[in-house]
Amino acid sequence: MTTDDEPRRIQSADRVCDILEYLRDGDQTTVSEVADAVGLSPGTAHTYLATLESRGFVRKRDGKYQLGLALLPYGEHVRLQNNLYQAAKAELHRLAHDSDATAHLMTEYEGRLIVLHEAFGENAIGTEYHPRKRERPQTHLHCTSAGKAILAHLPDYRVARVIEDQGLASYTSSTITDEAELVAELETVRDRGFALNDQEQMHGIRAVGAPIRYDGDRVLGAVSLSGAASNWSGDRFRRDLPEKVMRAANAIEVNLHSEPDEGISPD
Amino acid sequence: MTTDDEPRRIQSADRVCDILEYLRDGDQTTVSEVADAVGLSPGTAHTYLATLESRGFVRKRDGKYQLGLALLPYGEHVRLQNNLYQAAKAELHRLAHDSDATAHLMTEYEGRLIVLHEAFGENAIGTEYHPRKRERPQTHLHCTSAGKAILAHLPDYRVARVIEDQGLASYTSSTITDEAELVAELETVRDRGFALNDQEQMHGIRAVGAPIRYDGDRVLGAVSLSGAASNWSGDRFRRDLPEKVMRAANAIEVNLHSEPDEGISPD
DNA sequence: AATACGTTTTTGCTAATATCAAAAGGAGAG
DNA sequence: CTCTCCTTTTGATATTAGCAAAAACGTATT
Repeated sequence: MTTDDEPRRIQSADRVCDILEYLRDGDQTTVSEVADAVGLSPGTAHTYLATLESRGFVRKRDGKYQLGLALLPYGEHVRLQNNLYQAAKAELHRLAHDSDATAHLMTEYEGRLIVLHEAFGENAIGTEYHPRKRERPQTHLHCTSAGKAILAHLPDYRVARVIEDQGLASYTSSTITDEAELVAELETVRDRGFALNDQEQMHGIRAVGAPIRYDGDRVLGAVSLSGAASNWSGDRFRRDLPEKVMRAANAIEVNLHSEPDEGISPD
Repeated sequence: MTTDDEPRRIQSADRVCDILEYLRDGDQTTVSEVADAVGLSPGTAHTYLATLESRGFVRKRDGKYQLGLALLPYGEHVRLQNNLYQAAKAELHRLAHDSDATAHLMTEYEGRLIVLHEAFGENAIGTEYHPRKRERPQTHLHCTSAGKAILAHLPDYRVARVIEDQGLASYTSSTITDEAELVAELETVRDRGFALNDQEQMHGIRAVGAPIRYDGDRVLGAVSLSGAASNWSGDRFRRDLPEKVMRAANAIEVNLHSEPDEGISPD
């Protein structure tokens, strides 16, 4: 035992996190898969899973383990206590209806996108892109309009770190996978005030995103509007919708300032 | 140490759950509050919180601890993998629009209601009842239309257990707090196929709920529609909306059967 | 059917670690 | 500036998480 500098941790708490994380990313796993994913003996992994199951954090459905329903209220609680969500909720709804598309409120966390809220325009449902395929809820920033809008307003060193940590994975043939190209794109986004995503994350889907800033300084997140590429002709995609999205983002910024509540958001 | 019959547990995993649960129910707590809520020394509690914070499960905002953003994706994952959600999503949206009210998809878990999804009609926003007051996301069954719809189709012994475990807390002056009265009400609900909630959970809010059943047997959850009491006149509240809600519930039941996926939902 | 294999689950034992007390460090009040 | 209260760190120890191996299941395989 050399010098023990790092603050102390509860190893088992980390293990719990590891297990939940693993279940979140994969899904429908077995005891032994979990065991060697987190580096435990099957016996011990079993004890963890049994404990978590009895707490509802994990669910066992015919031999396989998956995340349990009890987690839902936690996510909901986080959402409700989030200022950005509170400030944006109504505006997002309005935006979705006004443009008859799908609107998302997103924020960045550890280099990934987290969806804070989702609103659908009247005829937008079905168009939306959770095609039953259960994608992981966290996406890369570089391939979405909201992500690019956020990146464009993050300080350079943070952008660099995101790229280093997360890489520039290719989702479709249009995804920007080159760092220089991305940096140039971010410049454009910053200048014109909104970001476009032309089937860069998913074929057939276009999106428009605008940043939500605080004090004209920190980016707290972004709003985006997405829909089927076929419905979004040139002008609508490049002019009308961006305008609507930016107006919504602006309205949210105003709301943020008028929130008497506590201080502002994360990180 | 006597005979150790119960299956083994990871005590620290339980502690993690205890802490998260405590943070979910209260909110904005301090180290020492957490410490004696879960029965640990402040020092140890601190180590737990520090670990969980570094994992994003918990967040420290000027000395106070609260649940962290990292939890959101877990809830989202659970929602996306839920069959009932998948089967109901589009229908809920349609219902909300069609009636221009707020629609909820709920399921029962451990005697409480869990919100699986929420959809707003075009003008329904603002009417909705998350009045920034951060209520805990889990509510009693007996005081909501969805809850009553579910209870009405649960076997008697389960209803009895829910009442015993959760009690019949009084939310407003109209809340049913008498067991016999509730049982009678459930009978009515079962007969006519839907449940009403006339300001029983919150003053000024009315709601209509219908159960979602599988095989005409198990209840998987319920759909409900809610809105301002002042907008919902007698006929609309007691006839038109119930009809819409029941139609939606039915459509969802049909979807559930046509899901090729895996088996069906939880306990 | 009977056997063999790959799991999961249980169990005994031990090393690792979660835990407490108490000290040290901060922050806010008087 | 000092006192007090809370958080954070630290040292020492009892508890428990962890492994290995055995037992119990389930499922192929012959």
